[in-house]
Amino acid sequence: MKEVARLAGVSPMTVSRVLSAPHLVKPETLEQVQSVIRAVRYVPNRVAGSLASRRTSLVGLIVPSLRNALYAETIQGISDVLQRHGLHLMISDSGYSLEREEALISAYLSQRPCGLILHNTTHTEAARHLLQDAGVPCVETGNLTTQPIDMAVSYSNRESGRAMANHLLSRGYRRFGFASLPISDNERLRERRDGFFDGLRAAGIEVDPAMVLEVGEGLENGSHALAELMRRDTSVQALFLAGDVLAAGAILECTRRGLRVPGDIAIAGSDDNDLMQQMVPPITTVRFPRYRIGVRSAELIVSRQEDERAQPMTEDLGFEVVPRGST
Amino acid sequence: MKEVARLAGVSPMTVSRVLSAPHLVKPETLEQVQSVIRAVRYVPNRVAGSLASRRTSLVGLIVPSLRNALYAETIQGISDVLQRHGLHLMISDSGYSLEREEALISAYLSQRPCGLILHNTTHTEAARHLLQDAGVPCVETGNLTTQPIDMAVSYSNRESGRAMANHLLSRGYRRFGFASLPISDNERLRERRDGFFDGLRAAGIEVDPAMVLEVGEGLENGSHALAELMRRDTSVQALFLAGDVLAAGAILECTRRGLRVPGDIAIAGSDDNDLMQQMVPPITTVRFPRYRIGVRSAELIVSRQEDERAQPMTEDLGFEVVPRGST
DNA sequence: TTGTAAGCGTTATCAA
DNA sequence: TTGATAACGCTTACAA
Repeated sequence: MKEVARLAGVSPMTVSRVLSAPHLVKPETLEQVQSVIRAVRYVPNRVAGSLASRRTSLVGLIVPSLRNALYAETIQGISDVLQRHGLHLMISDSGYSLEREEALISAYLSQRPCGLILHNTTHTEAARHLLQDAGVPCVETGNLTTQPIDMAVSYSNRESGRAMANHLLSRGYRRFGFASLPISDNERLRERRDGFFDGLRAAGIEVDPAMVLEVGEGLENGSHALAELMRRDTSVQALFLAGDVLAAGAILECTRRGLRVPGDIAIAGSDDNDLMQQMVPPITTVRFPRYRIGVRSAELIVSRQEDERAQPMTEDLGFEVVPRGST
Repeated sequence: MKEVARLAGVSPMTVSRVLSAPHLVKPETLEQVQSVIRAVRYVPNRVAGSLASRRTSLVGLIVPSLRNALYAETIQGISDVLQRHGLHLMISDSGYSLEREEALISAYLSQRPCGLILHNTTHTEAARHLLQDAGVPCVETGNLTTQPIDMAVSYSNRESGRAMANHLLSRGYRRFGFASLPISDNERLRERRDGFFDGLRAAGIEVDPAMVLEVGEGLENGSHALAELMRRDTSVQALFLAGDVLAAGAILECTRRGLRVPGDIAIAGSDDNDLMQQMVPPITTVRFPRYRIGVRSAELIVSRQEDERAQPMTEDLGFEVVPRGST
């Protein structure tokens, strides 16, 4: 910057203004400095800038898994908003571990980000302290929480489970099975499951614990889940496969076995995506506004930049049961 | 840091050493300082650290799209390696636009990253200049290039197209169709297509230009592609749907239409994933080592940190045709 | 509209 | 093994 200033015959401060507040600079000076910048291909050093101004343009995001296509929508939403505001996204995955999340939060805070987005609402004690002390705008997503650390943007997993129970009951099913990814350290799935059971219980139906399964990620585990649950109870009528692409895997397994869906067995999933829509038959699911959640999360952080006194808050973006051919 | 130093009765420099080179500190001093750090919950400021040391822990990654599940594997590979080395990943998407890529490169360079990874090999002139001048380690992936800016880690799209042509020819098909995402600004798909045509031409077969389609992202566009290509030539025998999940969409459309695969029409895809594997029938594809590519890209950047004099290089990680039921 | 001076919170370097 | 000093390359605050 000094060098640019020297070549342009101005002070470094004027160069700084050309870059960050060009409207404060006389047009001729502006032109002059900009031409030097282009000539020497000056690339400003935002590290120094951040230190001096005490703010960075970094937003940190921690998701449970980067592999999972689930998060792609939310990430895209965040990225779209940040990019418009000249902010950058740092991203990592906690591997569904709260300890790793804590370590990542700590590492991110060292970078003095202007905001943090966490895709879960349960954290270690230490992590909560770190966040509270840091005073960095923080958005929790993935589940509604009554006690956000700072802000929360989500939908109610519990209500979504209940809604799916009601949908299946309304179609006349009475014998159920349930499968999901592992539930420990994953309050989102736990709530979805508990909501589902709540809904059934309200109709006087209990789910046999033997008909509740935890499986790994991926289509093939959906297939396994179907196989296993049908083995355990041959008269089961409807399965709710909460999470990821498990339901699609189950449908594919039905196709392979020549089972009619929903004639022989009804299948419902959660997280609507084009896979759910295009399967034969298309799958009944709960649709979560994932892209919107990314957008709103980023917007809340951006608005905190521009207006320090924004309040802690929780935003419920809702969900929607999408009835399709599979139930 | 000053405050920690004061409370621990040492100089700030000693605190700095406790954090970044603890082995240089006398054990008792170490213990003493660490206890103060814990007590006051000191969070070091890496912005200041980066400015002073002239290096950050940030690696930038630019992919064409964050939505596309394709990149998830590579991102996970990069992230896994970086996390082990205490580095952080900044990520954004260029929306398949070279101009936006250039703007992002420029913005990233301002952050003085310790490395940059680009998921393409064609760039604007200005972007190449920026990267060359910056002297930041840079890995290009997604396609083999003879002229890497710095380093390249990939597989040959062209060879993969040729290999798929040979596979389909070996199964006796003679009338072909091809569909992919839009090809302009996407040298990866262009090469895959050109390789495919090369392979066919070597067997004396030309593909009718009317049987070459460009479609949008997503399963449903695979369905559209199938519908359209079969409409244009009812006697077509085999389709190569290069990219993304198009092939799966085509298979689902066949199921809906009651077409036998490969009896009525053979379908091949590229980019192996569990969707390809689990479809009925499972889809013949080309498998690219996406996770490995992420891992190697990150490793090259890490090794540049530790050993400045690493050389420019291109690494070919190969690919594999996976024959399955759909052809 | 532009410039001066004083940091921002660390680390490199060298000395003790 | 520890400390003093001088950067690192910008921006803030204020003055001109």
